[in-house]
Amino acid sequence: MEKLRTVRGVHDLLPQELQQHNIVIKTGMEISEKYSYSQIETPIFEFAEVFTKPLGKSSDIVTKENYIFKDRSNDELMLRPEGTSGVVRAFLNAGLVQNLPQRFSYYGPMFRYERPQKGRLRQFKQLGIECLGLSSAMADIEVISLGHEFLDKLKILDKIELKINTLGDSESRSKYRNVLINYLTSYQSKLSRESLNRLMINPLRVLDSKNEEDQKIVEHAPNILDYLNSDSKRRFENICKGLDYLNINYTIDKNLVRGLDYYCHTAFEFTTNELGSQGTLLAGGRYDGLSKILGGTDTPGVGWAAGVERLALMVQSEFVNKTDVVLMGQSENFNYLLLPIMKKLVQKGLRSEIIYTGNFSKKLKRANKINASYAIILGEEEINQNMIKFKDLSSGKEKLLNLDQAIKKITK
RNA sequence: GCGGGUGUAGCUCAGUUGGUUAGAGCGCGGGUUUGUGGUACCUGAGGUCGCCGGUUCGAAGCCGGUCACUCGCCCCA
Repeated sequence: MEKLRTVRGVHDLLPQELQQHNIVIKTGMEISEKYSYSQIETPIFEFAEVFTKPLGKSSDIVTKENYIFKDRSNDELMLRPEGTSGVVRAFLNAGLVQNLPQRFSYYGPMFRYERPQKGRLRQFKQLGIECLGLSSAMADIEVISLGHEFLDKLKILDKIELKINTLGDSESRSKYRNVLINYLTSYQSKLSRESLNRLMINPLRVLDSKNEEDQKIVEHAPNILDYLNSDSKRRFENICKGLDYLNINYTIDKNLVRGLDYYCHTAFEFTTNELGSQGTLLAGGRYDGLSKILGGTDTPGVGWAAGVERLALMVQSEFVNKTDVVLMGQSENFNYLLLPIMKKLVQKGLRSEIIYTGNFSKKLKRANKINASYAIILGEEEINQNMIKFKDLSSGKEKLLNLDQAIKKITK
């Protein structure tokens, strides 16, 4: 180690920033709990297969953004790049397929070896929910509604747009895929290099290319909505209907796609244009194929994940770091007498700090700096009268009181 | 992984066409004040100018490399 620093794309969270994160997390976990989603926690690393199998060997996350390593038993492990696979794995392990549906919420660090940017780190936190065992469109609506409510509670909904789309079932999707490949192939000479590459590996992804030329071509591309079979089509209509019932605004974005094979039907994203190219705040969809890929019983699922750092950047909140009471003695000898007083204040739920050092002037300066509301002062005068001096630091007024009277004043 | 921008004190930033001991404001320490803070005044500490190399008599400033952050691409939360 040449210098004392964190590794690239991995940051310390000092109290002020952490508090922002915790507001996001607390809000998300509380609202999830109200929607009957129970918190689950899975390991931050797993056998690499848990992630590589579902994500597919060709996905960027697996090929170039992974943290795969071998441990001392020569097991191939991977720091988790996303939450869903681990949650579904845990669900299958615990045999919860016997008791459906299951609703889970989680939050924690994820790891991707990406080029860092604002709102895009190599270690970052996601908060997510998963609803397992319901294939009904109602589950999709519920999940979107929960996400919407979460963003509403954070008071950032006015800066956010909800886009939804459907990928249909596998029948519809493969039909569409063929049509799309034919269409795109006829424009082969005009497509960007990336899109040509995608055309081979994952043609649906060409649809959300940001290249201007590509977009012109994509604009007139066949629309997946025209290739849905009647079940898939009705399903999507039901979801839109549900969102209308909830008065949730959305736009249908026919080019919103998911690259991975286990995704089907609903895909949605809550995005903002306030964070540059890191605008996706909360995104999810239906993943009916996932549990089977992991080797478990075929179980439908739908869920989303939100980026905690990105949401924290959006949330306006004041850093609250206010001490209720400071305690100070006339000299250091009085510090011992302050200990039991502090203990009592803390038991009453008050945030307290004893200022141990410095002369009186210094102690008050410290009290001022940490933005304390009240001071309890103890010296010879006070001891002689078996009282404490109680000072209101905002008004500067002080009074001789006994401790219970002072506590009453602070807590009122 | 690709392309652009930035990097000077804890923070925000000055620093002329390369020229002695690199500055300001805020913040921090000490004092005016041995039981009274916020204000004011006085005073002090703190920099291998991101790092390494090159050009030059001489580099914070020029050149190359590297690291980090940042913007776009890619990907995604």
